Amino acid sequence: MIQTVSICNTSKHESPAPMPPMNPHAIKVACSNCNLRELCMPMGLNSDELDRIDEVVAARRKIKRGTTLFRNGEKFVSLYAIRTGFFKTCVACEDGRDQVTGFQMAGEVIGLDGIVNDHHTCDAVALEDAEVCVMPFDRIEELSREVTSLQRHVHKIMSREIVREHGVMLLLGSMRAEERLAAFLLNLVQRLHARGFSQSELVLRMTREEIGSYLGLKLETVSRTFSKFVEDGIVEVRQRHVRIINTEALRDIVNPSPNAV
Amino acid sequence: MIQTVSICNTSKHESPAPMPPMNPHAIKVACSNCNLRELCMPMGLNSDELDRIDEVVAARRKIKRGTTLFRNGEKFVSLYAIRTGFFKTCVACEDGRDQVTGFQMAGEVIGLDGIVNDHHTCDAVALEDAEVCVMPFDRIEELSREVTSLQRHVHKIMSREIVREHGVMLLLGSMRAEERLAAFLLNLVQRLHARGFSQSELVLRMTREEIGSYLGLKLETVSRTFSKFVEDGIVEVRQRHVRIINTEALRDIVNPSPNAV
DNA sequence: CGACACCTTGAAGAGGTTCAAGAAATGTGG
DNA sequence: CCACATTTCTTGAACCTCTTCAAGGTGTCG
Repeated sequence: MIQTVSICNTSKHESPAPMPPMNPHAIKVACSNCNLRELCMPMGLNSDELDRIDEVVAARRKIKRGTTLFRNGEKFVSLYAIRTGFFKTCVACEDGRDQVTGFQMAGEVIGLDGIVNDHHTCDAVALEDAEVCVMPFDRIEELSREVTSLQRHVHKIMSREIVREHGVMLLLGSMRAEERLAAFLLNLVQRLHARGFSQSELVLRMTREEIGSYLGLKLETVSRTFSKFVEDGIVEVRQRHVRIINTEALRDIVNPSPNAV
Repeated sequence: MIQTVSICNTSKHESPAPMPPMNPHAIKVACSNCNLRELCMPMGLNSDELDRIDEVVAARRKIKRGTTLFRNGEKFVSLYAIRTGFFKTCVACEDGRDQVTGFQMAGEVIGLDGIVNDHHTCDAVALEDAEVCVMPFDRIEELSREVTSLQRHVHKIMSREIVREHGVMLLLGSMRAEERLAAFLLNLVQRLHARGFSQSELVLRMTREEIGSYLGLKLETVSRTFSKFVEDGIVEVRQRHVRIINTEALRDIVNPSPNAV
C-alpha cells in the first residue's frame, strides 16, 4: 500500500470548527506534546526549557491546496513549521520564468528567505491541504537569547538549508537528466522514511512540470526519464504513485561507481 | 585602469612580520576601527556594543593563493570574515565531479555550511593571497545572546546566503549560457562597485573552468560566450581583464524585456 | 627560456528542448 | 452518478544548444 505524505492521520479532529478556520486562537497549541517535535525543535531539553519553547508558536494555520502560505514581496513576520501537508517554494524572474527552489514536508521549517530583507523573496505554495505552526520571528529571536539550545537549533536549521542548496547546485550544475531524477527520488524517499513511511513507495505531490522546474528540466524530459527507469526495471510508475524496485540502481545512477563498467 | 579586488591597498603594512605569518596572536585585531565593518558587522551600534563586537574576532589569518581556508570534512570551529582577497567555495561528489558554489570577496562571511554538522561540507580556496578574521562560532553565539543587533545580523547573513543560492538555482535551472554569463558579470561588478571599484572594469580572479563550474557550463562554452559578447561589442576581454561596454545589453540578455523583439 | 597552465576556436556529436498530438486522470456541474 | 471540460501525462520527430574531442595559441612563473 502506498502511503501519503501526511503524518498526522492520527490527528485528534479539532471539534468541527465553530470559529472560522483561520482564527489564530481557535486551536490550542503546544510543541511539548507534538509528535513532530523531534523534527522541528531541539532535542534534549529539560522540562523548563520545553515550557519556554511552547511560547514560540503563536498559532496554527491551515492552508488549502493550491493556495499560498506567503508570497514574494510580502512582509516577513514569521517562520512556519509544517505540521501536515506538502509545500513547494519558488522564485520568479520578471519575465515569467520561475524556478522551484524546494519541496518541504512535515517537520521542516519554511520562510527563512524573508529574514534578510524583512520581506519574503519567494512563494510558498501548498501542494496538498496543510497545516503549519506560525512562529513569529521576533519571538524566536527573543527566546533563543535565553534558551541556548534553541539558538543553536535555529542556526543549524539555516545552515542545513544552505548545505541543502549546495547539493541542489551540484545537481543542477553537473548532473544529467537521469542522475537528477534519481537523486530527487532518493532524497524524497529518504526524507519520507525518516518520517515513518516506506523506503520504496511514495506518492508525488507535485506535477512533472514542478519536478522539472526543480531539476532544471522540461516536463517532457522528466516524463521520458521516468519511462526509461520503468523500462530498466528500476521503478514502477502509475501517475504520481512511484514504487522503487531497485534502490541500488538509483544510487549507481547518481554516483557512477568507478568499478561499474 | 583596471583595479584589483583587494580593498586594503591603503593597509598600514603590519611591520615586516618578525613572527611567522600564521601566528594567530601576531596581529592586533579590532572591528571597531576596521574599514570593512559596515560590510561584515551590524551598523548603528553604540560605542559600548562596538567594544563588545571586537571580542568576536579571535585573530587574523593569512591564506596564500591556491591554499585552503578550510576543507570538506574538517571540524567546524569558526566563521571567517574576509578582509582582503578572493575565495571560491566548492563541493565535491565522491566521483570527482565538483561544483563551485560561490565566489566570495572582502567583507563577506564564509563557513556557514559547517554549523549544521559541526564539520565543513565544502572547500574554501583562496584565489589570491587573502586575509580573514577568524570568528569562533561559540563566541559569536555567546555574544549574540547579549547584543541583539549582532544576533539579528547573524540571522541576516545566513538568510542572505539562502536567498543568494535561490538566485543561483534560478540561473542554473532556467537560463541559457549567455544569460548565465551576463548575470555572473553583472553580479560581480555590482559587488565590486559596492566596495568602491569600477562599475565597468574588473579582473577575474578565477579561471574559465571555475566560472564554468559555478555556472554549470564547460570552460569552452564560457570562452565562446565571452567571445560572442566581444563580437557583439558588449564587453572587451583581455584574458582575465574584462571591461563592460554596454551594461544595458547585459541586463537585456539576463532579463529579456517583453518589448524587445 | 622552457615548461606548464590557461585560453581560444573548430568540427562532430549527444542530450535535452520544442512542437505536436493523443491518452489518461481529475474535477465540475447538471 | 454521468458527461464534459480541464489538467496532467506520455510519446514521437525535428531541432538546437551545449558538450566533447582536438589542436594550436597565449600568458606566466620558476
